[in-house]
Amino acid sequence: MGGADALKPGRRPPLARAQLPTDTASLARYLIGKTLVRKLPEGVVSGRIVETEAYVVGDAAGHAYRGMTRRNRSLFLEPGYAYVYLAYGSSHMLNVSSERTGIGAGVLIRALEPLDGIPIMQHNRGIGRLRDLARGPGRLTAALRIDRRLDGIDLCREGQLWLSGDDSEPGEIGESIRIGIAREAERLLRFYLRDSPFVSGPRSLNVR
DNA sequence: AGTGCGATTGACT
DNA sequence: GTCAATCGCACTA
Repeated sequence: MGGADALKPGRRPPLARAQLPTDTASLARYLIGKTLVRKLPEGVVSGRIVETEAYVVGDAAGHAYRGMTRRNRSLFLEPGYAYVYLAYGSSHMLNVSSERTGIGAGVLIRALEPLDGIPIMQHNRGIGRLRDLARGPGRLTAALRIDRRLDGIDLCREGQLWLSGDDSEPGEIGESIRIGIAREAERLLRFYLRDSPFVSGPRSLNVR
């Protein structure tokens, strides 16, 4: 076993902000295969990003569409900051800010393949089944214990929550319409790892 | 100060 | 497949 070494956060260095695509849809695609890392008192929890959605500039479905508010201000930061909000009173959603400072847009992280700290995730979620631990935007934030307190933090810096990974080929990336939105519904702005069982959404969406 | 509503989930027919 | 819980926040006044 890797023992303690496997839990060393140093093994998951943060992405450099300069390597993040500024364009929202490009960032959503780029983040597939990267790793989301969370440091908790019990240890490090991480997962491979297998599904994202882009909420682009001028997008009527995006939270920034009507301008900056107290809730969405993190979307207007430079690329690589966390925008966390509560949906339906119980599910936290994690987004990565995109576009240059002052432009409100971001990428929703929708599903993870669990990597490190699986027992911690199982405890946080109250379930054991690996496939369901982080399959869905509200489930992954529960598994990694992410809430509004992490809104606005820098995901390109090793701290409580950050992005890691390299430029290795993640596998075939599919695209589809986004899940659970009414406006701009026809746009293909959801990206997912084609053959991953850890992707959410109905099978009918995961064909392209 | 009051109102309406989700970028979802889990329970249930 | 259907359906309601749940609450912070944006919006109206």
